[in-house]
Amino acid sequence: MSKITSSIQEPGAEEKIKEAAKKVFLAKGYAATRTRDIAEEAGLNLALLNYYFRSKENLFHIVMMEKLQLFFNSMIAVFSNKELSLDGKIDTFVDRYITVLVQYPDLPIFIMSELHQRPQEFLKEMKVREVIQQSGLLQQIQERLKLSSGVMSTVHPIHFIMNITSLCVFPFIAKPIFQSLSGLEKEGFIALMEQRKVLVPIWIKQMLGS
Amino acid sequence: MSKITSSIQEPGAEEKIKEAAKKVFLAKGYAATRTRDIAEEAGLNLALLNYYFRSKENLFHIVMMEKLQLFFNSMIAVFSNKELSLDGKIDTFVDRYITVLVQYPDLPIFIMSELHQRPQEFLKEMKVREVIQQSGLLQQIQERLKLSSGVMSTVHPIHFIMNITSLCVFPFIAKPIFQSLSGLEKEGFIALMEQRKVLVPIWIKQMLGS
DNA sequence: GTCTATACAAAGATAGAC
DNA sequence: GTCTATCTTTGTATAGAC
Repeated sequence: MSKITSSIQEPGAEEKIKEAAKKVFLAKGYAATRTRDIAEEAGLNLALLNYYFRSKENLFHIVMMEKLQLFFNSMIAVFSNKELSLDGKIDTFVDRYITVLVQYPDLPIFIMSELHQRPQEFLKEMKVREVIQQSGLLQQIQERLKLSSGVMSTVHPIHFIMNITSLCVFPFIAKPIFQSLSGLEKEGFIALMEQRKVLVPIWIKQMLGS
Repeated sequence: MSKITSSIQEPGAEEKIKEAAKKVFLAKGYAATRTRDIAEEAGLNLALLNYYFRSKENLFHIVMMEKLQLFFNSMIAVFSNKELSLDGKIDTFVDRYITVLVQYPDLPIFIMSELHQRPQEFLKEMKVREVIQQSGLLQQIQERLKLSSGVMSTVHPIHFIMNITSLCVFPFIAKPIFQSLSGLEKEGFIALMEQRKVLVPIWIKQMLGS
């Protein structure tokens, strides 16, 4: 607390680097980003990157994980909400998920490449498994499936987690293909995704056999 | 034709490099692969890589596109087969697609990162749009949708292309998450994917409102 | 803590001899 | 076409001034 020299608190070097890193990494991707670019963007010297963060990879990791944690927490809150019925969870999850993806369409690519390069660290840090287990979601799905007649009653509930996430995320991952395929511009694509906010829950409930 | 020195034709340097590149890239991924590794694997000098291919990136591009072209051609053949009904296309496509993915689980990651880094070149080379347009698939979907009562009758057919591909591919893209989440080993995951060969067509047909 | 300057190693790209 | 030697870029590290 010995640095207050004006009423407007300017961020310190560490924070400046993180902000610059976020900007440059998201704009150019990991490989095309040079540590010298980040230093320049932050208006600071290259040596500072090494002083605060040990390496480019570590800086990337820290910065991205912060963004991802926010994202995952919000999704997990839906699944863990004991007030919500299964249908309520499906509706809320799909709506929130697609809303975030429309806003940050490149997020899935980043998540997937992180996940692919460092699966074990990623999973440990995100606590994916523990949180889903405790949420009761899998039990809710299983109960619903038991009510349904036919083949679905014996199917592993994980299939439905796959289905919800697949139908929400994959269109963004393969966006260039689908855009080219449909001949739609950016706005048209977003309109399709908005439609999916209502379509995906309908389809998922059908799949569950209700 | 001046180089035939034995009855068994040994591949030339260019082909040796391509083979070595395929092997090393697929084993270690793009970033972790050093051009020196490829040269060594090919039993040739580093300078040759640059003589035949201009850069590491270009070599990667050429080698992967060859693999992908084979893959896409096989998928497109299903959609363009005039003998097949819509249901037949769905069944065949899903079965073939998942079979290939079980065999090459890292393929989607490669495709997606290529697509993300060079969308326009990728699409031009793959001719995705032209082939789908000519296949008559979109028309078949639209006809089916017209028969269905309710909301779906007015929905864009592209949603169903998204749905089929999403339900097949995304589980492989996010495999580490789903494996951790379910506590399944490699064999268990493959078993789930085998189940999806029959489940996904059922779900897709439900979605189409039949 | 922050900065300048500099050094070093790894890896991709290239020049030039044969 | 193929090789050896070399150059260049870039991530990383450190010494030393303020």
